[in-house]
Amino acid sequence: MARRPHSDKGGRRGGEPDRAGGGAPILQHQKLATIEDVAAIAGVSIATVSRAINEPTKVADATRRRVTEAIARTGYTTNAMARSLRMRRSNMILILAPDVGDPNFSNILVGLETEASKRGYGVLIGNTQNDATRESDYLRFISSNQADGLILFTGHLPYGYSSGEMRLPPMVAVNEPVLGGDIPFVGVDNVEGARVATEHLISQGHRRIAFIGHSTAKAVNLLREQGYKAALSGHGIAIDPHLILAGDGTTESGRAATEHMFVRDVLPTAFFCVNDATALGVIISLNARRYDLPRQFSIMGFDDISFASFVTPSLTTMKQPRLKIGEEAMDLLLALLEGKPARRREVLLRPELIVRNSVARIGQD
Amino acid sequence: MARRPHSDKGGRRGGEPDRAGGGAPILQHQKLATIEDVAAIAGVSIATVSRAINEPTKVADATRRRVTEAIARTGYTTNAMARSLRMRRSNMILILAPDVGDPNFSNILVGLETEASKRGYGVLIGNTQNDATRESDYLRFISSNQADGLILFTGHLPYGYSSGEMRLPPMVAVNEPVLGGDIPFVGVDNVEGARVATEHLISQGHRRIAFIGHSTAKAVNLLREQGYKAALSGHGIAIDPHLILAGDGTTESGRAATEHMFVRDVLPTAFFCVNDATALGVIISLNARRYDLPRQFSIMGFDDISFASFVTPSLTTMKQPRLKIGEEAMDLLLALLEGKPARRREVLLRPELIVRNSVARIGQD
DNA sequence: GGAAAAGATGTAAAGGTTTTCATGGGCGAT
DNA sequence: ATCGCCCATGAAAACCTTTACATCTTTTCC
Repeated sequence: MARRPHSDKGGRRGGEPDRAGGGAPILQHQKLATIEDVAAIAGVSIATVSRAINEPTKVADATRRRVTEAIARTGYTTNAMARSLRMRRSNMILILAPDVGDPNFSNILVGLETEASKRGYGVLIGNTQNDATRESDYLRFISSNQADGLILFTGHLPYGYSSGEMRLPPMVAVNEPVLGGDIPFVGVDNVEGARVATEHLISQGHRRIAFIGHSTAKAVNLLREQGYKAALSGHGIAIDPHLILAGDGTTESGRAATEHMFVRDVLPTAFFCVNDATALGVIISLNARRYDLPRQFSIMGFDDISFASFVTPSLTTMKQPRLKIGEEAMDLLLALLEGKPARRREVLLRPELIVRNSVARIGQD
Repeated sequence: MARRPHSDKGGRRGGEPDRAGGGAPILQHQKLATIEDVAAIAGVSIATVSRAINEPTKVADATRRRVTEAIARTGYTTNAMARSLRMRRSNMILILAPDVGDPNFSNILVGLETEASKRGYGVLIGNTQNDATRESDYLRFISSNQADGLILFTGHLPYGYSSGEMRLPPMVAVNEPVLGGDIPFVGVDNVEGARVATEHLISQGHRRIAFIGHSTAKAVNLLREQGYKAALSGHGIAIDPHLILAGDGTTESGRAATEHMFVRDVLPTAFFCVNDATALGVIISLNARRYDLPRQFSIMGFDDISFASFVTPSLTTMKQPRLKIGEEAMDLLLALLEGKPARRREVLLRPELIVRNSVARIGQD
């Protein structure tokens, strides 16, 4: 036994190149055990070892035991590179996000990572900062087989893929749907959420409800505005264009919109903001003007990001099931990778109304 | 030309295994161009193509042009798997974090990712949730060559590496130093930061300053307490053990410690909290007791996490240069990987004092 | 002009898997 | 006893690079 079939011609071993001057990366190797070492110890061929690992039923019990023991003795772990090369798949998922610091990002990421890890996949993250160069740069991970699939936080196809033209890799959009193209999307039901949010304000007696965050560029804003309007219409409340203010979803935009309202002197009794960041801007602006919140104005957010409960007044908002979104998205992507036809183009999860202190019943004045 | 050396015996092509029943993953391949295709078109050997890509100076100008053109025509990208297999390095860094949702995490991550990407590395993230199984699970990325180095947010060696025993892969600790073992650490200068913070309180006239967050288990807590004591001693203020309260750095621990103080009825004029989360707990507790902050009590945090400016009163705190920490840490790790001896065991960056509204000069009563 | 050095390219050997196809033994059915 | 089948295993190809070494051509130097 211990036949070790090691093509020993040449016999140059343990003499790493090590060119002196070049400053070339030198990684000290501890000569990991390979499948050959295991095979030699177990007294079988490498094919059998491979089978013992990957399709245990296909090898006889006695042999399998010998292999298992040999693996334990050598501390062998499969070389993922060799495996990926041969299998033409890396079991890696690339996550492309415009801003890793975004409060919505991290919790979705937890969901994504958890599900991926559970299914034996790793996640690679790419922070694009909405920079076209960086986006297309990251595509090398896909084209070089380093990642099998893509999760998109960006709301658009990565620069370099012009929808129709090339064959797209398997991908799923999250957080923000991809306009045009039919990329599967997992996220919150924005229309329904906005409707529920607006109805909550209506249920508290509000009729003059502003929408802060009108934008034709962002799908999320569009959908939430749609839900807002649906709720108003559903209750026979006319839609007042003066109460719909533009905003790109930043805190600053919320502040600016509020100031603008005071300049024009058309005031609502409640603000429904396209997201919590915007709501924060509104609150800052109103606090600065020394209004007593929520007695004089009610504010409603959307997202339930971490600071929502720390602002004064603490923010009533719609909570996104972020963990769930991440898990569902990864599940969908993995299903796609495994050749199962996408069950659904779109998975919409219901947000949850979180009642805190920024909304009050009207007429408490 | 166009010799295409394609071992054409067997001639089975385009007939992927595709075993019907197995539900085996089926990835539709678009048969990416390989270095051979490029070589054939350019009319050179694959070795020359490889050289043209990796060591352009080593190939004649004319040839290089032909190769470049052939690459453009085929859309060739080098297969990262094959490359990694051959080079025994993946140009990937594994980031191990106990909690991806941690407010300190995301901004450091941005720094890490930016620097890595700039140097041609990718980052892989592993969320361990302090679970030993998950930790050791992630080590397969290292042992299978899927990642070349490790960034540790966990404050301890991953379960499975018992310091002395095995050879450790190149790694750098961040956010929290690794006790024992001499893992290079990049982070904020906790002692100095705590000293500056405490001195700020002293400069505002405070003498009875509590420290919330005593713990012997966490390095960060230990160091910050040390800085706190140094500042007091430096100003000839006696250290009162009654004013040092235990806490693990959670909001709840801050709340509990404060309540405890009122029960024992030993009160400070200012609270220096081990971190912002703790400070938030203190603020919540004091607000609930209807104290007027910061007139009656001053509160100082540490970290400057995102909500710090949104609490009422907005939190005076020490800001961690998170982006910088990430960049420095990655830079250090990459240097390690490239064989340069670690310049320093420890890179300590100075936190910055951010003055907001939670600290007031004493005696305004 | 000739030898030696330098430069450009090609050949072939790893690198560590998975998987097809072939081989051989055991065994049930005829 | 013979045939055929299944099961367990092995040999070898394929996955796609990088790179040491060999070969051939060109330049340089005396």
